[in-house]
Amino acid sequence: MKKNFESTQESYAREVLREKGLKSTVQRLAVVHVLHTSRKSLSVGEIHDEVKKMLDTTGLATIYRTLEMFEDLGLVKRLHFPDGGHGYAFSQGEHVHHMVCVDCRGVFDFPECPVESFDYASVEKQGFRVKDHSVQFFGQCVKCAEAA
Amino acid sequence: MKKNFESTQESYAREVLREKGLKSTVQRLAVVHVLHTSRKSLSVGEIHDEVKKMLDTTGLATIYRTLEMFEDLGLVKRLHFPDGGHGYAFSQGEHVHHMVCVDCRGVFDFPECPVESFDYASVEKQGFRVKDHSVQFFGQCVKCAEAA
DNA sequence: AGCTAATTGAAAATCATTCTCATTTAAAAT
DNA sequence: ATTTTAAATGAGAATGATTTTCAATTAGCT
Repeated sequence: MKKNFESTQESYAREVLREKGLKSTVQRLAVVHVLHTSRKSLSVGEIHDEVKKMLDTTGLATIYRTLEMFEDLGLVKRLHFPDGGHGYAFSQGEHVHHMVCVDCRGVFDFPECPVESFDYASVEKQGFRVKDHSVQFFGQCVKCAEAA
Repeated sequence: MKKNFESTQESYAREVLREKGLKSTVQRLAVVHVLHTSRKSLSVGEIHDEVKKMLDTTGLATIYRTLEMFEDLGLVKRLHFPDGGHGYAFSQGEHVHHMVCVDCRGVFDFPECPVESFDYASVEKQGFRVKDHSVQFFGQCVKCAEAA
């Protein structure tokens, strides 16, 4: 993993880790690399397989530990699919919503937060205080639409 | 489970099942009853425990089978929590969004679809065709806000 | 009431995730 | 550059969640 060039995503992850006093291990940077370059949602097993191509002794537990940590740090987003499965995608910054292609599981950033400007007045009148939300879009990317 | 009165939710479920040629078993109606009366999101184990209070020999596999089927039928919604866990809530009709209290896991219907009127033009220009979405709100219900 | 396909319960099998602990490593200090 | 030290890792065991299997039961027809 000694590299002369790092992607901005890897540098960003390194920075986030450093700020929290966490170590930038080769395994962690490999997870960032795999998730970012794949540009689609990957299962834990798929991430493990890809990381092992670069670091063949990487244990599955490390992948789990890394993903959990990355999710807390906002580096990664866990996505849930209509079929009940789930996967992980790289996500720079906390509040980004994603579009997922139901065919290839490709992940695309949604350009804005569609709930941002929503008026919660009628909701809060009922006594519920909204503090956060999770939004995901499903559909087809160009490639899969053409292939179909 | 022979009852003289059925809730509207149970009658509704019975109807949905009949339309699909599926049987309205006591176990299935018990799941509807438990989910509807609890008014909060329950884990598979919690549902199993509650159903067993009415039908003590009910197997866990039946709960799993019922929930999967109910989700396909739109009778039940699987909710995902920020902590990674998930639970099920009764949901009459397909397109309802929910608010979940992060303290008591109480579930409340969101009064409208906040994404309904969203203009997807800029998104579709990028080539992604949005076909569905999943929206969940998190926050605190009145009771938990007062207790805090 | 009897028939039949659908459903169930119980246990085993499988799959996913977390834990343990001895060893390794990143990064700070020298 | 070397040493130090807490954090992180790998391997496998343990746990937990979900699915499968199959013989027995039951809902919904005639």
